[in-house]
Amino acid sequence: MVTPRLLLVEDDALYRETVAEALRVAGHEVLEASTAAEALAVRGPLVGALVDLRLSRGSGFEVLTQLRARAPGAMLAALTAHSTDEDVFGAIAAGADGYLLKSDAIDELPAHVGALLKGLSPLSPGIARRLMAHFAQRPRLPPDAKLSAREQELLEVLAGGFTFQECASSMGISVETVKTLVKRIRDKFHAGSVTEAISVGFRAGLLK
Amino acid sequence: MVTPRLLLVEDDALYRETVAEALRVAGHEVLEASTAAEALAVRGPLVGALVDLRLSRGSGFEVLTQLRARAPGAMLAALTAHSTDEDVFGAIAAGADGYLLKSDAIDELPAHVGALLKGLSPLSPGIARRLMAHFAQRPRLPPDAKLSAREQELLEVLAGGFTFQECASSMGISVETVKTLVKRIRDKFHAGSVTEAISVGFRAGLLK
DNA sequence: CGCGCTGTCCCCCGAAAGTGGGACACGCGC
DNA sequence: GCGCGTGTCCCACTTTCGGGGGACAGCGCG
Repeated sequence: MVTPRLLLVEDDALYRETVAEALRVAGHEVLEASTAAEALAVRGPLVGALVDLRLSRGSGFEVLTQLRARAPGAMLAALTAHSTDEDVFGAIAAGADGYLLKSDAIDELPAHVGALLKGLSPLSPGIARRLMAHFAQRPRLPPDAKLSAREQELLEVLAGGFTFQECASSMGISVETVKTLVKRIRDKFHAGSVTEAISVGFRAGLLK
Repeated sequence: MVTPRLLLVEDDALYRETVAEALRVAGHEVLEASTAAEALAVRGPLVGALVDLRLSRGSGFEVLTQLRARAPGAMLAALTAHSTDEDVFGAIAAGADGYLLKSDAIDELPAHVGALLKGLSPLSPGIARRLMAHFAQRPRLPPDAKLSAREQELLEVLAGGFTFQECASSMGISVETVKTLVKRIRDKFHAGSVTEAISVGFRAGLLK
């Protein structure tokens, strides 16, 4: 049978050993790496990985990206002492499924890892709050800003940077119609230009 | 002393009673409401609230919004059977600090509520994943897209929908300079227009 | 059954944006 | 010390956008 292997990438030897021990006690087979190069030299199947983002040798983000590419099914989590926006969002962008802080008690780790391997997304306290804040801060949408289907469609095309003429062609209508629709969108958004309308669209979550 | 009161807003009487009982066993003082009106009629201090989003009478979103406004310090969580994007992001926008699913075991609820009242953001399994996905899907930024300070500044002004002339005035430079900067931004973003550059900016996280 | 919203198309005109050059000075790194 | 990126400014020209109108048909809702 295939043993479910878990990769632990952490440059601090003491902390790494502590974590590895805790995970082994919980029944996981743990591979250890202390540098990005070591982590990427690991062969064979992995079910998951815990990656320190700030390695003294190499980048944890790079490790995440590589692991995500070569093992799409593996569950990856960042395990780090920092929770700056750059770290958190960078890790997510690099493919992390979870984000754990070293400030968490070691004895909570196995539970988090268990959740991770079950396909969930364990987040340390505070990280969830961070993520939510990024959504909560943006609800500055005009209340009367309900676009019709056609308007929404045009807005999306416009966001691609196309001229009115190009939009008209791709939507199979005339430039004049595009102008009318744009005018209505701008009115609804209280925007003075397409550019501003696009901004409002993004901030309102209508574009992504 | 002030008793920490917790508000439970849920229209299903059976489920509400079950949850209320579990929370009372865990030591909380629970107030119950089955409609939005009842919820908003509650007077006195609240330390937190669990709100069903889809009430047969009234809107849970409205309840969240109102509670958030009148009790900024209270910790609010959605407690619902659904996890559509609209529900999740709507609840967050309405001020929810956590998002719990009814599909969770009842006996996990007290722990989640405990976390909520500690100022954390409890999320049911899957919800965290949902939030992260919305960040992970967007890292389609051109690698060579590092804007200089001046370019970044201009991009932000442009996102406000201002004309080149207006940007020039507010930045204290000439229109020609604005044009040059815009040209460079568009080059870096491989964008054919300001509109597209704004889109790239948002998608790359440079604008928000 | 009319009113409002939507989707479509049309015209004119001035202002703004985009194109494609060129120019010079500053600072930072190799 | 030379290059490269940056920040600043300039010109001429074409295309597109924005503002102001108007028009008409379909459709849902009260």
